Amino acid sequence: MRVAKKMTDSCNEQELDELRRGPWTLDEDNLLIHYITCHGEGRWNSLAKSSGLKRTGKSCRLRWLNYLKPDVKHGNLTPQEQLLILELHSKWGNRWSKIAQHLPGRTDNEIKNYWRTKVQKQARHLKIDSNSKRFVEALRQFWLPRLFEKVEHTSPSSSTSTSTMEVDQKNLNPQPQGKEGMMENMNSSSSNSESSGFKLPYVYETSLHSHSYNVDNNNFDKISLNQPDVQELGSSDMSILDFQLTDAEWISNGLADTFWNMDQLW
DNA sequence: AAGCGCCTCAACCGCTGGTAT
DNA sequence: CATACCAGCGGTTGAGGCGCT
Repeated sequence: MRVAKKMTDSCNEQELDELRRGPWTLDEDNLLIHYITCHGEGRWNSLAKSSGLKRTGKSCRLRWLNYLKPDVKHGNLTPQEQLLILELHSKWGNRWSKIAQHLPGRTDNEIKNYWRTKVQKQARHLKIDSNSKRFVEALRQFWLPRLFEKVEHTSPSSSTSTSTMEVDQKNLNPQPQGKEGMMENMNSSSSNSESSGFKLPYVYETSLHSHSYNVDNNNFDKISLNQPDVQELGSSDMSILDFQLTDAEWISNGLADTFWNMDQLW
């Protein structure tokens, strides 16, 4: 185990030499869990000292929040979660903690890793910048349709029945107004996800319910035609939904068949 | 079996903003 | 107001796992 030599925390040299780094042991985990169970989380620096762990407060906090905390989910992201990440990233960029707030049990670190290892990997395959309009268009054309398809197949509440969708859509009314309204809806969707199945972000949900969605024909453009819903977002931020089809030709030009292997993504 | 390269993800680092003194 | 301290954030790293040769 390496020993920390450089720290920004306020520790003297002797403390620095005693601090542990690297992977946590089972004993350390148990100690941290036991301490937090007794005393609660927070005040990480004093926690680190009082608990007897030879770790920095930062390290304790990270270990707890990203791994040990009981409500942290482990395992692969579901298609629903991936869909939400793509949408939220298109709105907020690399605001990982903000995105994580809308995925219960998922950490900013996990989402960040997902983006870097899965999404940016696809961007590299396509030889385009993952922050570019082109890549967002590629997502819209090829990735999201397949995610929608996965969501339809995996969601327990999903149904191809039009009547079911109409009922669900009625339940969404009155529609939230503006960006804040949308985010409230997304918050409630996220909080409901564990008990009653995942709900799509407001804009996707209404879009899907408004049009018969045809994955095979890459008919995802119908969603962007649902302008009133999109405008209700009231956001000046760039969104996946903002793009029109005019940029799609380059993707159709053989690239998708070659590179867009969705099976690698989950 | 060994060596190599790639990928994943837990953990670290530097920085920033908020708060207390 | 200035300073110190702390929590949290986003970027980066590197150990370990895995597949391929």
